[in-house]
Amino acid sequence: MKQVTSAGHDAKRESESRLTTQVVNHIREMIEKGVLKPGEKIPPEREFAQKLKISRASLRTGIGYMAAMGIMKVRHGVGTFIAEGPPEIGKSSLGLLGALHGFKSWQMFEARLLVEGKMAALAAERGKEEHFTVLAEEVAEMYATIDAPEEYLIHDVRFHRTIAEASGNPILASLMETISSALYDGRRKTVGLSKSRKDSADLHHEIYRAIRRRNPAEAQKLMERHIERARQAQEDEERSVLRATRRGKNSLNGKIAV
Amino acid sequence: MKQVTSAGHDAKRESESRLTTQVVNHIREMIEKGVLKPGEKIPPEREFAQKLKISRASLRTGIGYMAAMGIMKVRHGVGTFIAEGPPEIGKSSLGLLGALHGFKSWQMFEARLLVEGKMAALAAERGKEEHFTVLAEEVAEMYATIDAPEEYLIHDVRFHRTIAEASGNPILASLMETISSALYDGRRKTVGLSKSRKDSADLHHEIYRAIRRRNPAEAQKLMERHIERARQAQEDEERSVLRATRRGKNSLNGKIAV
DNA sequence: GCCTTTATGAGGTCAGACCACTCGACTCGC
DNA sequence: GCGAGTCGAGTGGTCTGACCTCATAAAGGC
Repeated sequence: MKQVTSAGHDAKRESESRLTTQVVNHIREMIEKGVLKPGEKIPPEREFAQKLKISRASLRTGIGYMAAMGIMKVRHGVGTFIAEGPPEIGKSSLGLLGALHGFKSWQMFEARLLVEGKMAALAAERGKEEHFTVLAEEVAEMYATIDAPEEYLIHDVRFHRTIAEASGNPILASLMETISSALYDGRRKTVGLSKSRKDSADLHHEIYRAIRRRNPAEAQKLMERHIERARQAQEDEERSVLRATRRGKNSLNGKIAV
Repeated sequence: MKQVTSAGHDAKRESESRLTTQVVNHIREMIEKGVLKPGEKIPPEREFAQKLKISRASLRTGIGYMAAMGIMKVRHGVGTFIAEGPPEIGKSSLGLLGALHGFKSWQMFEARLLVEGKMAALAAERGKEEHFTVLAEEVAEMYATIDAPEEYLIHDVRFHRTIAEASGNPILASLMETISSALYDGRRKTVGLSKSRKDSADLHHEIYRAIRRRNPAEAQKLMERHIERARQAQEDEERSVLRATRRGKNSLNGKIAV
């Protein structure tokens, strides 16, 4: 009988202490039962803790856990909410994980190339009219804001997100979110030259047309080319930043490290 | 002027309260500076909190945060450690996210097909002798344990992990970990028939040979076929479980959900 | 009417006590 | 001598209840 050890098979015995798990499961159930929907607010901590018969501290542990996973958003002085918008998987974690395991920039681009390329192809296959409409609009906006880096960036992101949505696979979409947010970790807007934005807009335009014509192979190829260029742009920038830093200028206060 | 809203661009104003961030950054720095390496133990909470000049509660919030992201492992009565082994990105989160956004099983398989297919190709290109050796051993073990589902599973997983390592892209590897762990969320060993294991072992063998011959296209094709079969197997199983449940048997105490 | 002040309610932090788990050292009986 | 049971130190887990900060809406002053 080899002493069953109960506790089941083998792996994962870790898991967070029971109470944390309890909180997570409770909220998970509320979500699955439709009691809580994305964007909604959960009860105030003091109240909720009392209802669950646990201390506020434990409740907070559980909430913190889910916040870390991107399931919930906590806003000081306002309340705690179920996340809405495009799902993000590890997001903030990829950066840390990267520091731990030494992820290289080219590896991130390789992953992004794979995922976004495939999504472009899927979007060409499954995209609906409404998606095409949005894509067209964003392309137009990109051309219109070629001299306004910040705004251009917004439409750029929106373009990619729309493709993600059109691909019909939210999992790939969230993988993309994770990778790209880790890639240019907030800052580092890569403002760049207006000429490069012109090229970029042209390429987005072509991608749009390939998707519009429902040509998956072409869409994928163009998307891959686009990302490949983004990679080179970033590499160039890193090199020049490195040079600047070496020269002792370092106007960025060492914020370069991700 | 449409009301600038100050607060900078748009996204992320959330972010965890300053102290949590402080803890995370502090540990991140320790990792980046090499003070902490995977598998190592961090100081006891009481002591560490004092060193950081914050309360133990706040420290715990930060640790919980990193534990949720899979960066750290906490073991009650033992200590807190930096995670080691294959990096896992969202892992536990994918399940929750799925419940929130209604991820479908086929979507997970689509993602896995993409990632693992590519990794097989990369492994064929970049794999080293040592990886091939391990792969061969695992295939042999699989044939040897065809009648021992649990053990078979171990070697199956190890085979895929080795390919992931051979692909030379740890990011893709962690994406794979995330997806597949969400896919058959722990239990649901899909014990299945021994015949299906024989087929599976054969397919793994072929994949191995394609990689060994450094034939990326072939490796990718075979891997995709393998995953496609796994998908069908799981669908079949789900159908039968569903039937069983409907019949009122439900010997699993409702553990099917998730 | 508009700006400032105040009140309220939410999350954030703190301190200190006590509980639960792990593991190694110690003791005891054989 | 050696295994089994016991005990204790170390470490994470939880609780309590007070106080701080932030965001927002209501009340007041100009």
